[in-house]
Amino acid sequence: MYRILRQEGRAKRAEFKTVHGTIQTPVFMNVGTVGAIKGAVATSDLEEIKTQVELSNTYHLHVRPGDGVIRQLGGLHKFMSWDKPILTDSGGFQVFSLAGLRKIREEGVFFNSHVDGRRIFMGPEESMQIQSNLASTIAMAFDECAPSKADRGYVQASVERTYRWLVRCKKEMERLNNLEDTLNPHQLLFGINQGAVYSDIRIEHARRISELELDGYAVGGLAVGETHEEMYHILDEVVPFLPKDRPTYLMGVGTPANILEGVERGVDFFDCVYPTRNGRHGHLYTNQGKINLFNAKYELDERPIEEGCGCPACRRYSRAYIRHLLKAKEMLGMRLCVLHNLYFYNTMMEEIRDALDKGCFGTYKRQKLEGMRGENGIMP
RNA sequence: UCCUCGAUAGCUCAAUGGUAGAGCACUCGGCUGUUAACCGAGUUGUUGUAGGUUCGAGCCCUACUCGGGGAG
Repeated sequence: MYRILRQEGRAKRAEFKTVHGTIQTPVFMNVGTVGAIKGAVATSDLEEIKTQVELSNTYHLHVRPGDGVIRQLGGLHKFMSWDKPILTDSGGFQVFSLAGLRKIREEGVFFNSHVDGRRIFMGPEESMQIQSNLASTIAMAFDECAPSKADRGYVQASVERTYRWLVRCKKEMERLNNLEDTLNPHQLLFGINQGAVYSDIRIEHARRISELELDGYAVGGLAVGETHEEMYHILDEVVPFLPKDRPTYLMGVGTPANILEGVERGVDFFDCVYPTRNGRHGHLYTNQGKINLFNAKYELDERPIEEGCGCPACRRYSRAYIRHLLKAKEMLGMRLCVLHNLYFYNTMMEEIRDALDKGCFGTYKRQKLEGMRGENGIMP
C-alpha cells in the first residue's frame, strides 16, 4: 500500500495506493472544507492544476448538508464529482478553532453549531460514522488539537484522552468497514500525534499509537501559534518514532518553506488553507516570494503573476487585470488567484518529487528558498 | 420672484455652543487539519463664502454663492 521509492537523508519519495488511485508523495492536499475548494474552483479544474488529493471536513459536512444526505447520494466522491482520493479531517481541528462553542468530555465533544447554534455531539464513534457515510478514501482519527500555549498538565491529560479516543476510532472504523452496506469497505484510518511543544509527551504518544498499526500517521497540533523553529524541532524529535512503513502527514502545514522543511524531515502528506485563503485575499505565491496584488504598484503591471507559469491565470491574464477584478470584488479575481496558488503548490510538490527521484532534493530546497527570499523580499 | 430644506473627508452622512467622527473608498499589513471573498492598522478636513454675537461657533445671527423641493 505504502512504498518508499527512494530516500535522501530523512526525506522520502514514495507512493501510496488507494482504491481511488495511487498518490505520489510528497503531496500537498488541496483543501475543500465543505466539499468545495473555496474561490469557485470546480473539480473539473483540478486536473489542470495537478491536484492529487482533495481534503474535506467531517464537522462541516455533518452540519451542512448532513452526512446522511451525502450517503443517500452515494458518498462524497459522487456528490462532488471527484473520483480521486479524498481525505476527510475528523472534526478534531474544530475542537481547537471553535473553542468558544464546545465542551470537551471523556465521551466526546459537545459543539454548538457555528451555523445555527444547534447542539451537536461528536465523539470518536460519531466522527467515524460520519466519515464512513462520506466514504472518503482516508479518514482521520478524532482528536483534540490543543493550543500550542497550553500548559503541560493540560496537554498531558488531553493527549491521554486523544489516545483513548484513537483506540475507539480504530475499533469503530473496523466495525463500519465490515458492515454489508458500507459505501467504502476499504476506508483507511490515520492516527494523529499530539503533545503541543512537549517533545517527551509527543514521543511517548507516538510510540503508543505506532503499536495500533493504523494506515498512516499524522503529526497534528503544529502551526497553531508556536515558532517555526519549535515546529521543526518537534518534527526532528517525533517523526523517527512513527512507523517507517506508513505515510507521515503533517496536518495544516503550511508555507512553501514549511513544506520544504517538512519533506526534509520525512513528511509525505501536507495540507494548508494558505494557497486558497491567501489567493482569495490577493496574496500570490511566486518563486521570487509572495506578492499582494491589491498593492497599488501592480495597477499597470502587464506581466502575469509569474513569468513562465503554466496555470490558467498566468497563461492568459495580467497582474493589472486580476488586480482590477479583485478590487471590483469580481468572483473571477479570487478564482484565478486560487488556481494560481494551488498550481504553485502542486507544481512545487512535483518538483520536490522530481528532485528526490534524482537525489538532488538538498540542492533543490536550497535554491528554492533562496529564490523565494529574492525580489519580493517576502518568504512565502 | 417668494417660501422652504440643505451645504462637514474622494462619496454617503453623524456631531447639547466646549478636542470634528463613522461607513465606504484609498494605502498597507495579517491569515497554517477554513466560524475567514475575512480581520486589523493608517492617510484624508481653511465644516460653501464673507462678516457678526460669544471666553469659545460645524452648531446662533446677517448677507451672498450653489443645490434639492414647493408656490407663483
